[in-house]
Amino acid sequence: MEALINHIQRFVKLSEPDKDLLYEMLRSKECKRREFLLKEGQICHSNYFVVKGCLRMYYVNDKGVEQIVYFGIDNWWLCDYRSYDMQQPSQYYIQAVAATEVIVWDKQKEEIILQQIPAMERYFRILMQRNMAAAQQRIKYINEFSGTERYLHFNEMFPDFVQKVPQYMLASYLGISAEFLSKIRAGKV
Amino acid sequence: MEALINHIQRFVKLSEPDKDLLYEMLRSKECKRREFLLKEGQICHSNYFVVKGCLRMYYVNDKGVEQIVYFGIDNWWLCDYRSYDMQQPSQYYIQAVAATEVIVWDKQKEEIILQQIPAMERYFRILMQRNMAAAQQRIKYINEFSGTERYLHFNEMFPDFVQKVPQYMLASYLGISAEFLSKIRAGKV
DNA sequence: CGGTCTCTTGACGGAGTTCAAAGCTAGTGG
DNA sequence: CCACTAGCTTTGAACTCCGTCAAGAGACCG
Repeated sequence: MEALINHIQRFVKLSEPDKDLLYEMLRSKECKRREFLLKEGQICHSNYFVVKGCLRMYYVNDKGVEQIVYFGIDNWWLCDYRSYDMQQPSQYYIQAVAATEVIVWDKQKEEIILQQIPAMERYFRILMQRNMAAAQQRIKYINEFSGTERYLHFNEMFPDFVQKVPQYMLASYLGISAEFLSKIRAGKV
Repeated sequence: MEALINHIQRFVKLSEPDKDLLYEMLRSKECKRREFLLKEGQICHSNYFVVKGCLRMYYVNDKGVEQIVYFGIDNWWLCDYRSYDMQQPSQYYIQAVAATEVIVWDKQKEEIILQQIPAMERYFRILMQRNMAAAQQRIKYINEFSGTERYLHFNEMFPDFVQKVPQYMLASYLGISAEFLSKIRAGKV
């Protein structure tokens, strides 16, 4: 829980009563490898803050293939915002890639917290704006670079992360086939 | 300016003094066709709310080709958030596709407004969260559908918009070549 | 009308997919 | 702690979607 409080305080100030309220309203959860936090068809009732470990958010396309949209790693929030905001059934799965510790932000308690702690409204505004910047950048990468270039670039940016997740998940995230990624790595391309 | 006030009030309540402050701090701007609001290398000092018309945000790739990342249409905000937040030079151009009326939100005045009107913090938090939902959906589309499918889908969703922008811009936004889009339309694919 | 944008068409090539099969690795239960 | 099996990675061949290039035909604006 300290991890989240620290993260929040990188952007806004929290009083002691604010922190007490957060401790009261939020809960920590240990996820086992392959445990699901959300499945297709369910409504996404929570936003998850990853303290340690790795989550993936993916959907299954019409050919039955898993397509990863996001990874959630240390100090990131992960959520199907469409489902969360509109309270609609989700198209996605959220699953722990490895054993993962998350902090659960329940939608049910959202309004209470935001009313009590206006700073949290600001925290999420700033955070969402940064997420938007990242999403814009992501779309740019997808258009600008070939699959090969995307892998090389990703590998350069997150060398340690590449080691930790299965290659086929990385391929899925990068929008290329696992076979092709294997060939890139072998230098056969 | 009413357009923006109305849009804000769809999400949060504004008092009369709040509105007065917004009238004072924001300014309206008429953009001519092809007028630039931002160019590559400049710092993005403003967020633009499109009242009427159409903006495009694009970059020029290493082959000198314009790649459109976003369109901004009625009641949407458009901004290079990366440049805006970090006050870094932008990689993008923002240009009016047609004559366009925008409301300019200057970063310089951001803190003043947000401190005076906490509801605006909430407004942008909600809005950014919706933008994130849209960005997630966009990435899903890019992975899930072929160029042909993306066009057909877009055409179905925004039939009127498709009529209004040049085809080569639409092709760029959809991530396909103008030639290929032409062939899709001709049914030669 | 003249020139600059914009759209169309066809031929060719290449990046990446799909399928199939085999080799490797690691987790789990006996 | 070993063996077995499911999960993961590698390889190659055939194929496909779509980009690139080039050239021409409209269309719009001054």
